[in-house]
Amino acid sequence: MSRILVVDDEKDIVELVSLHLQREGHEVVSVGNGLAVLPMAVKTAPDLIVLDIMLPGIDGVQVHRRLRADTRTRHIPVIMLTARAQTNDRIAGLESGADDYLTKPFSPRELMLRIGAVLRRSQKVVMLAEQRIGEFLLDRKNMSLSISGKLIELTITELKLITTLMANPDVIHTRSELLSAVWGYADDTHSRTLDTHIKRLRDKLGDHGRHIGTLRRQGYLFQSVIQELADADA
Amino acid sequence: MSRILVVDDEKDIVELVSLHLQREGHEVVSVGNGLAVLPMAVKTAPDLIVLDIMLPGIDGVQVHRRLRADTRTRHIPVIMLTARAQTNDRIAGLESGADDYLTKPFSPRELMLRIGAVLRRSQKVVMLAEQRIGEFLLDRKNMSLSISGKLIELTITELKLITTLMANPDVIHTRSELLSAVWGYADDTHSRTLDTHIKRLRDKLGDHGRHIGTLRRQGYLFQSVIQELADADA
DNA sequence: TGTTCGGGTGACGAGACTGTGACGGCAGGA
DNA sequence: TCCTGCCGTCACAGTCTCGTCACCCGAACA
Repeated sequence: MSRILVVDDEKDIVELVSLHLQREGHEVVSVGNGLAVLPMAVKTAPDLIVLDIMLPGIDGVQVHRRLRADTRTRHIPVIMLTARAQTNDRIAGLESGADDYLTKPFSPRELMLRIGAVLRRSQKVVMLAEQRIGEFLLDRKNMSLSISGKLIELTITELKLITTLMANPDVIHTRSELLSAVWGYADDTHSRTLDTHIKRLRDKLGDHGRHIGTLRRQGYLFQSVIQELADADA
Repeated sequence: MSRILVVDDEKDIVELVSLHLQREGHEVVSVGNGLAVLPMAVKTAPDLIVLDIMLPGIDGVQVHRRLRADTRTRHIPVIMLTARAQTNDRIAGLESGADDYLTKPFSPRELMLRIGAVLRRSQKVVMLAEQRIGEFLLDRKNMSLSISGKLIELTITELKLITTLMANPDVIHTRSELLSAVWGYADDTHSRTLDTHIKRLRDKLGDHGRHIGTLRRQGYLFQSVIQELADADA
C-alpha cells in the first residue's frame, strides 16, 4: 500500500519491522547507514521514513535535519526511534521535529499503529479533476463548466455555487448551507442574494437550468435527471 | 456507482447483464428498441451504453451514429455487442467508432471487465484536493489560497495564474504558456497584461511574493524555495 | 376562495476587476 | 559607457459582477 523506508543499523530490528510492515501490505526499503538515507529517500520517494536515532557515521537527528532541508524530501513524514537512555531534552527536541517517535524497546504492534496513524494523517485527499453528471462536465483544473462540450462562462460566485450543488447531486442543500459554502456567511442572512444567483445560473445554463431544482422551505438541489419535485414532509 | 444503459432486444441477455451490473453496484436502464435509445439516453444521461448491433426497427450502427451526432450524447462511451456471424468489415467499422466491442456469445465476466475498463478510462482523473508547497496551501475545493493558514483573497484571474504556476513549481512557465492557460489566448499577444497580473499577485502575497520569480526572456516560475535566479543559456 | 409566505424576476448602483498604454528602470551586450 | 530590449509600475476607463430592493407569482393551507 505505502512505501516505507526503514533506517536502522541493527539488522534484527530492520527485519522485524520489515516483516510486520510487509504483513500489512507495505513495501519496505531499508538502509543501515545514515549517510545513505537522503540519496535513498530521493531515489525511492517513500511515503514515510522510520528513522533510528543511533546510527553509525551520522546522527539520526542530523539525517532528519538534512531530510527537512531538502525540498525533495521535506514533506516525507518521519517516525523516530529513540533509546530509553536518551536524555529528556533530546527527546523533546526530536518531538518537535519528527511526526512521531517511539522509544526502544518498542512493540512492533505499537509501531504499526503509529505508522498507520501518521500515514492516515499525511494521506493526501484526492478529488476528481473532472466531474461529470449527465451532460454537465465540471473541470476543476480549468475552473470551468461545460455542457455537452459547450463551455459555459460563469463568474466565480456562480461557479462555486454549482460546484457545491454538483458535489452532492440529488441531495438537498439548504440555504444556509449554500450561503456558508459559497459566501462563507455563518449566520443565515435572509436576503434575495442566493435566489438571484440561482436565477443567473439557471439563465446561463439555458434549458439545462432545470437541473437546478427548488424545494420550497428546504433548499436547492442539482438533479442528475430532471424530474418533478415532490416536497417531503417539512 | 455508474448508470448504464443496456440496449438489447433479447430479454434474457438484458436480464443477465443487468443482474451482473447491479451486483457490482451499477444502476441499470434498459431499452429493447433501437429507436428508443436516443431519447432514453438523453433522459437518463447514462455513463456508458452497452449496445447490441442487431436490433429490431433500427440497426445498432445507425443508433451509434445518431448518438455520436447528438451533442447531448456524443460523449457517452459505447460498448458494442456483435454476433460472430457479422462480417469482418462490419466489425472493423464498429471498432473505429465504439469504445469497445464484444462478440456474442460472451461471458458476463468479460463484459464486466470491459465495462470497468471503459468507465475507468472515460472518467476519473484524480488530482490533489489540496496542494501544499512550503507555506502555500492551494485549496482547490474552496478555490482559495492561504499562506501559513492566512487566507489570501484573490480574483479568479490571479487564482488561475498562481494555480498554473504552482502546478509545476520550480519550472519555467513561458509567457505564451501562461497566457494560454489563464486567458486561453492562442497567439502570443504581447501586452502588459501578464506582467500586471503578476505584479498584483506579488503584491497580495506580500513578502511571499518573492516566491514568484522572473526569468528574463524566458518566463515566470513559482519557487518552492526563494533563491537567486541565474539565467540559463537563452 | 382568500390569505400568507417563500421564491422568482428585473432593475439598479456601487464597487471590483481587467486590459491597456505610457513611462521608467534595470540588465545584458556592444 | 551607452544602447537596446524586456520587465515593473502606475493610472485609468470600460466592463463586469454583486448584493439589494421592490414587486410579482404560485403553492400551501385555512
